[in-house]
Amino acid sequence: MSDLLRHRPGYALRRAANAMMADLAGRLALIDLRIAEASVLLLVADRADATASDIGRTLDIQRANMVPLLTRLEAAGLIERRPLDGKSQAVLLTPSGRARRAEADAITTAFEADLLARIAPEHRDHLVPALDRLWSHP
Amino acid sequence: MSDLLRHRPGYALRRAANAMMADLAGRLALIDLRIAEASVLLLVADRADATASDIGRTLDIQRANMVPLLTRLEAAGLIERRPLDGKSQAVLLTPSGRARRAEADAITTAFEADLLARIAPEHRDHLVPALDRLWSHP
DNA sequence: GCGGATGGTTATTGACAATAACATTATGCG
DNA sequence: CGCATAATGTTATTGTCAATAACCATCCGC
Repeated sequence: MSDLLRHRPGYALRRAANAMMADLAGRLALIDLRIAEASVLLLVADRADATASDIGRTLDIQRANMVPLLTRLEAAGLIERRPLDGKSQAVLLTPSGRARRAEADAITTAFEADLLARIAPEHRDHLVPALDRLWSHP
Repeated sequence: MSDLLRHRPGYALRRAANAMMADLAGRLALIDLRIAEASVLLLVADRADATASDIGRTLDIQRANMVPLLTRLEAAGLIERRPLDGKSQAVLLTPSGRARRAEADAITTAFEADLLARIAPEHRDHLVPALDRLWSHP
């Protein structure tokens, strides 16, 4: 019955992303992080001078949606906002944020290993390159 | 800056699904359908005796969430609910629903062609099989 | 016949994303 | 330098999809 949709790449992509996100969300909930929050933590570690807008641009999160996200991370004591000038502000990890980031990194790394393990070896290496083309420059 | 996340299959999957759904939603909006609604229409055509619960199980949509979905389709005159017994109800396409389904089919088919066209030929055939394993039997 | 499973329904909640509008500040061009 | 323009952060609201809990009526198997 579901064969009609199963072979459709759009549908398969939607279902796969959905299942994946539910799994990952469950794992990240153990350290009280949502997926979007974890992605910010993972990204921020790199650059100490990244502004909220920078991060949003990289993660494709609208400026407006960054606000509650960063507010929540700040309230949890994981990040700190430091004004760069009168307009922009840098997002910095607190020590507690660095620790949480390490946990998130471990969780996501294990998660992605599990994810790849489910894919047949002959398909495995093609997944990321294929997906990349679907969002890199729409 | 984004290289940290770009090679992560989970992140790539999320971003790709997101971009894909935004594109598809835009195309389906032209015929006043949302993605979930279109998937129901496409599925229902096959079986005239499919109940709401059946459809939900196949599409992995909770019973509770099927209600407003079907209500909206019914209000738009695209489907009809016919009681099978005192408990279950079959979901049937109206003539108008069949026409809309054909439009949705054309749109999604063209969409998926465009989607696959963006993927390098050597990766193309691996996408659906890889995705399939991520949701078929979690 | 009866108890447990199933179908439909209501209501509520959560996560992520999009849009519009606004005030403030930075920037670059003339 | 001054000023139009762009960029930043923010508030508020909306939409889509999904999950949960609770409820009642009905079907089904023993």
